[in-house]
Amino acid sequence: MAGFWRPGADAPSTSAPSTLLTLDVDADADATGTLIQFEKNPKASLSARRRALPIAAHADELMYCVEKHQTTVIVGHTGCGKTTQIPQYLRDGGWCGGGATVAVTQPRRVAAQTVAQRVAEEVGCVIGDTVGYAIRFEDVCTPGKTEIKFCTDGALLRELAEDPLLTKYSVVIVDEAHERTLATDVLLGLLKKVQRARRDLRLIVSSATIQAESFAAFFDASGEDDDGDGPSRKPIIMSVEGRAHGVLIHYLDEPTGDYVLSAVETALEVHRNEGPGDILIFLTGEGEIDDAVNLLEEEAREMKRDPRRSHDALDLVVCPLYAGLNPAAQLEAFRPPRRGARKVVVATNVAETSVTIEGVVYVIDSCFAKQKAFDPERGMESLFVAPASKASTNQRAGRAGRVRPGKCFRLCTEIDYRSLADVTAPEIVRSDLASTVLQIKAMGIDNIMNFEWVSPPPAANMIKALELLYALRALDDDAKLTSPLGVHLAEIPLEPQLGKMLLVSGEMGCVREALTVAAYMQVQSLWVTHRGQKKRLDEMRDRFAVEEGDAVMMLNIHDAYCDARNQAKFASNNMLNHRALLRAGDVRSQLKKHLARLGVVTNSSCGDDTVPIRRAIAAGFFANAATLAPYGGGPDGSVFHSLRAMSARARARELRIHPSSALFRSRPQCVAYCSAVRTDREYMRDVTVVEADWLRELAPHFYRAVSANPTTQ
DNA sequence: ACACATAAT
Repeated sequence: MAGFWRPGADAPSTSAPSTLLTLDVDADADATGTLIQFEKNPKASLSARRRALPIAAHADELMYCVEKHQTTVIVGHTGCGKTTQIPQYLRDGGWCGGGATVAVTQPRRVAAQTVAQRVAEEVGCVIGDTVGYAIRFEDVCTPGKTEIKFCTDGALLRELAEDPLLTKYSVVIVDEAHERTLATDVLLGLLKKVQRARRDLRLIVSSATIQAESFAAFFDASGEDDDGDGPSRKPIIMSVEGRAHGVLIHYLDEPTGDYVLSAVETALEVHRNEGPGDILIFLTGEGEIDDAVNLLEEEAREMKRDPRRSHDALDLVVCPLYAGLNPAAQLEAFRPPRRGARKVVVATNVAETSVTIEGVVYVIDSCFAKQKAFDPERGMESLFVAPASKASTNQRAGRAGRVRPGKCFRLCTEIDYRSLADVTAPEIVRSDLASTVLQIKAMGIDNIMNFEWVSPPPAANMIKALELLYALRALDDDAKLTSPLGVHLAEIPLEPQLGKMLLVSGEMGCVREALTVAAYMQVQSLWVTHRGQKKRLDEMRDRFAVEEGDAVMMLNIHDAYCDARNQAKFASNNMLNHRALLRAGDVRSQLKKHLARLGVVTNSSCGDDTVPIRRAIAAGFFANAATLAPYGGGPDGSVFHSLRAMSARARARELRIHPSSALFRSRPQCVAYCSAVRTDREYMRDVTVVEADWLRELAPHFYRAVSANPTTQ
């Protein structure tokens, strides 16, 4: 490939200057689901190892900051030990006296669990005693006894609904705030509000360098009335360095037209010319990963056959890695390669934050990622491939430096690299806000337009959310939460359309079916993905598929699964993900408890009649309805028109049934769908056959309003 | 032939 940077002896001296990027490295404290931990000095005592962490040298300074300031923004580089140590310093410093608790929030469940376990060991207690954790389905804490509580940001949000002043807590640590997940952003906004009412509540926000100033500015309340007592209301920023190996960054001389191919070529160059160490490639999705893996495996086979190959040359072992991959194949990517082999892991963004692969010395970065966007006009979320941010590519590069100094090859020119955004736009500005708005309203915050966001979402997104909640009858004419419907919808831990489906199923006599549908919609990757077995998967799906659509197919799967004598075997025989099925069962029983608490009789069933459950789905998802285009589905027979958009716009939106749907080859007249994605085209997923009359009957306000005055919807 | 970044209540 012309102009391509070549590593090793061929490296042209005129190539773009390489930058030495200092990144943090330490196996100790990266709490994000590390599977294999290694100790630098396994013989050192626990306390000696704790003292050796970079954060230990800053313990006194930190305690001073927390004492004197309401908010401390801590820039703690990966591996400095902040997540495990700060809560313990606070406890030692007396912040847990008198039944007070220190809360530490994490964006991910595994992180909350594993760090809690680690800290419990360091404190020397059983998990759930002095140190505990709380995530959606597990509350491993002892009220009155637990002094350090790790939880997901979402779990703390739920707690805020019941205890708006967080009276149990003396300090809240928001860890990994720079990731700016939806839950983190909502939590930060609410915490600012809590701090007004509770001057004694201390906040520690952990952030990457680049966002520290904006967090500090957000929490700055020094301009507000100050009685002079208590801590300063001006946040303070403190920084703790990590343990770092250098990562040498290389860029392309010329842009590449095909980053998948470039990634493969670079991996092969590294393999031939560079010293030992595994390779991690970042691409955007399953399709690209499959292509790259196929190309690399082909090359690996050819290298083995090459008669000129030296006897001590390393074999190449290639592993795909993405969240939807079957668990056995995922494990393969984490296992150290066999002796005499070098491992190449071809991954999505999972390997950027959620998991850590030990032994990686070379990172090859496409500098692209799939991103979510929300289109308020269509009320639809979409996914598209977009350039990654500098923050994201730096995080990726850092994955090369965990073991020893590493190298990162960015598949763009340095000039193009400079044009990347500094950080990825926070999720809150790119999302459907219906659930978020409902939750905030349920906390008694009526005037949502005045909510203080770290980054305010676009007004159009907010309006769309309010419209949907109004159409669902969760909000009244004054945009106030309705009772009981709106209040109940906020209590159910589901998106409001699914919540509505559940509540309505009580009246329609199909709660058992609705619970199953709702639970199955919560698990991603119901089917096991095997490379090269797509066709077989389609066949398996067709075994359960029915003409009524995906929801009824889920009911069939659930029934067959429950009847199976050996459920694990049933799952593997049918290419179903057993873990997903188990989780669906778990979610189902939780949802059942929620409904029972709200006074819904939970054992009604519509049996073999699918009309009631399909009507319940229509009652929740009436806004997502589409009809087959005139003349049998348009030119290629597959086109549907969105019902809502058809009246609002002169030209109807084209929608198609997603290839993963049971209805992919069917041509029903009218359908409701639970989600849609835009890739090259717009696809409906989780599709159910409904009747247009049901929509008019179940959501007369919505469809009458649309046809009477198109511009108002 | 067409296809699902990542999390969470």
